[in-house]
Amino acid sequence: MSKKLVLIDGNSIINRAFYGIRDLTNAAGLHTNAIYGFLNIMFRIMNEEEPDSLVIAFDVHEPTFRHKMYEAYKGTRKGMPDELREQVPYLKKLLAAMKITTIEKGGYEADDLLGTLAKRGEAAGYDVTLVSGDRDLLQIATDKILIRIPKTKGGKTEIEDYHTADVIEKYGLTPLQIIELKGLMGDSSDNIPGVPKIGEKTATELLQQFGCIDNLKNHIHEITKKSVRDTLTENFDMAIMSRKLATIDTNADIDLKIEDAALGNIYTNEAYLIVKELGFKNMLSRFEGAATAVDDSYTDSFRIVSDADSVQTVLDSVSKAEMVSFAASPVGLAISFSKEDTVFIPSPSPGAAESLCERFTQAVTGSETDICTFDLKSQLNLVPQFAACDFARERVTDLCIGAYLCNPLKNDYSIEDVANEYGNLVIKSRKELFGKSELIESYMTEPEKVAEYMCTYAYVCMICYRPVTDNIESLGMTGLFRGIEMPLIPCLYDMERLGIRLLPEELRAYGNELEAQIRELEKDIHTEAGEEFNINSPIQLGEILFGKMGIPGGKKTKKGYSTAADVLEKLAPDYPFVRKILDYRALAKLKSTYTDGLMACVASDGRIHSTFNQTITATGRISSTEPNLQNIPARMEQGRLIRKYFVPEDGKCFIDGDYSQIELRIMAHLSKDESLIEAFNSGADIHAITASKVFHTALSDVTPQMRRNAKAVNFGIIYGISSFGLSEDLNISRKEAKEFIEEYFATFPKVKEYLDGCVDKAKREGYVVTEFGRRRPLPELSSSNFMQRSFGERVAMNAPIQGTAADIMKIAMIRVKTRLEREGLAARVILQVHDELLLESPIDERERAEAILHEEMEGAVSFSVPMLVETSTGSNWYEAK
DNA sequence: TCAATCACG
DNA sequence: ACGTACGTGATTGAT
Repeated sequence: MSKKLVLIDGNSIINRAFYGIRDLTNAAGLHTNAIYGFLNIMFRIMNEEEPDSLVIAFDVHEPTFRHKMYEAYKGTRKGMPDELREQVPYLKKLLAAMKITTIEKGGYEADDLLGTLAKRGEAAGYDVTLVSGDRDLLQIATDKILIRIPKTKGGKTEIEDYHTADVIEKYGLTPLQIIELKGLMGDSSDNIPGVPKIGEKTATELLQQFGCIDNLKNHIHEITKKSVRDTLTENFDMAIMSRKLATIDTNADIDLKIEDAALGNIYTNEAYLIVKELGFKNMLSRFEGAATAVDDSYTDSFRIVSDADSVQTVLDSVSKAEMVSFAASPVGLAISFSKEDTVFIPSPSPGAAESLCERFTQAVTGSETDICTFDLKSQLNLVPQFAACDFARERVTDLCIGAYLCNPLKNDYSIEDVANEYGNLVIKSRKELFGKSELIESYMTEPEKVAEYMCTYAYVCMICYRPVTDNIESLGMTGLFRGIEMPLIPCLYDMERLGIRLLPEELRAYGNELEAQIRELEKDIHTEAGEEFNINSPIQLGEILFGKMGIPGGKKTKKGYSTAADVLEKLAPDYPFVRKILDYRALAKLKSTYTDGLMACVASDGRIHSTFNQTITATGRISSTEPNLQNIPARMEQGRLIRKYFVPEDGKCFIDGDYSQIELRIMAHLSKDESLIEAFNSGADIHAITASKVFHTALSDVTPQMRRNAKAVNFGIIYGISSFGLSEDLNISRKEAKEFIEEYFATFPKVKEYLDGCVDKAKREGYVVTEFGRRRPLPELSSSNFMQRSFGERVAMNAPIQGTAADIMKIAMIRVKTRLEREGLAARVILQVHDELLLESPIDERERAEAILHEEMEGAVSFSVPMLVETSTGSNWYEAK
């Protein structure tokens, strides 16, 4: 069987992909849709063709013979949109990482390179497949050269295939006559002029009759139609030139040998990392496991030390070192002293690393040694003395959190990514070392791999310590990093460790009540619908509501009608059935997520230990997972009851502290708007004051409706106001919404100045910062896409406000923890919900703890408006709010 | 694995 | 003319 050569027209396919696929961006804000589409097509072709050799050709930005011939050539195609242009280097980088041959050469277009290689391949006995979006390539088709033209429509790609016979069938012309066709017709997309007034149909007929343009000239008198004859006679030179422009040069001067383009293993580790960075999750599986061995010479400096004397020597040198990095786990401790010296000390027995880590801690705390590690929180159980906020602040660097601060937009901050980005290192992934098994299991079977794994962590910390800290410094975030993020780690660690007590039996009883109500509603709904269907399926529900029952006004989603609450809420007054759906949904949500979901999370100590993540949000907030304790129902009474089952330990109570209107207060401070500052200093209800000022009404005459409107405007301002958003929220016309906004800005003129200033600054500098220097990059702002750019503008307005609130709350958490400990109270912060802290405190310390919570939260910053905090206490979370 | 939905600030 | 509020996470059904 002959070998297969596949050739891909890189520029043409990436263009097709760009325009055929909806916009995508990765975590770093890079547009990725064209790369994604290209890879999809490439993988499909590779699956179908199983090529022995593969070459991808690109155009170079340099004039070709066509430009020299004809000045206007491709004049219109020079402008690739920025969103596409920026993707090309990443695609090339990825192809290089996959060791796929690419070719580009000054003076030639991709077409010429492809044509030349195709002919050479054919001559060498290959079956050739040429993939392009450009029909010009059809001229190359033969029985051995297959031209494949992918067409992407709405995410689906169909490929048209052409051998010689297929070209004849579809166009009525031979492949070579396709060039003649272009000569007569021109090609508007390539800016090639043709003969005026000759369309595809006429041109095809002429060529079928006369074969080629030259022969046409000899037989021009045989053309019956006068208009055609005249235009041809007049523009004959044009046809000849256009034909020349459209002719692919199959004798390009290329060195590449087809054998050298033989396809190897494309699923390399490097490629894996790039695909991961691009954010193509569904493509990652192709690369996993198949990844080839990386250059692991970095492991040469790793050594294992286990005899008592040598361990002591290592620990002694820790206290003498200026800086060390470490990685601690139940199986042992890795310490790196320099990039040439990284040691692993196994635990005396697996799972018993405490004593070893204790000795390490002693060596560190009794010295001046600086420490770098990766994800300190996950190791604090082994080095508990590092959990003093001051120690974390002054001596420790958490590389993971450092990388997050440098760019908070990434999806994750794995050691592999950080090593790659800051150390220019490709390291073996955990999966590559020991698949999915647990560290401690692998230690039994493959201790040397676990040692390498642990050493790698310490080593990467050593390598990346300076690059990351230097970057933080140059971005002006050292104060934020040392003063806020590092000391916050022990706060989060404590919250996770302490957890919160839940009464599972009582919650179960509530769940059963909900269950009964759900069953009843379900029965009613099915009866009224006249059939049984899955109410939880938006597709089925939409079909019932807007199809079968003929309820009007279904706005479309991708799959059909939207059944979202805001849509149904508008219908509910007219259709009791819709109300039942909404009730059903509310109950089902409570049952699945909060009743059943939370019960499943209760640990053996009767408490829920959520994970608080410090490296997730773009704004600097923390997030909570497994379970999420930051979205426990509060707004509706039915859901709020869930909070009754969150209780303190016996003899203790809850104390809740809540920042009042923190974001609006921050905006008042940042904007320096006198009216808004004065409004807050007057101490009255801010939404009511806003209403009174905006609607020119005495405060006592503000109606609930006016207050509601003002409240919505206040929210809108913080989110980066738009009249559309406000009109949706308030169910009013855009015009009215616009008037509200204008009136608001007239009342608080400096707020408008401030928000505009945020956008301006962001456009100039590409990022925004909080009051404490936290940066958020805004790649969207340079987008040519209106929607993306608008989004960037709203983010530019919101991020400094939301981010500053996050900073303040973090400061408060550190202050509250420090003060409680210093004053010897047993009360502890157990939850944070963005603007709220929940303390669990012995009942007999309640007043002192409450005072401390109040003072430390309010005193976290001194802004030009007070950061008012409201505290309350209770014997469960419901009461303490 | 993704889209739709809905819980929170 | 475009088609939206800012920031999260869990569950569900459909693919």
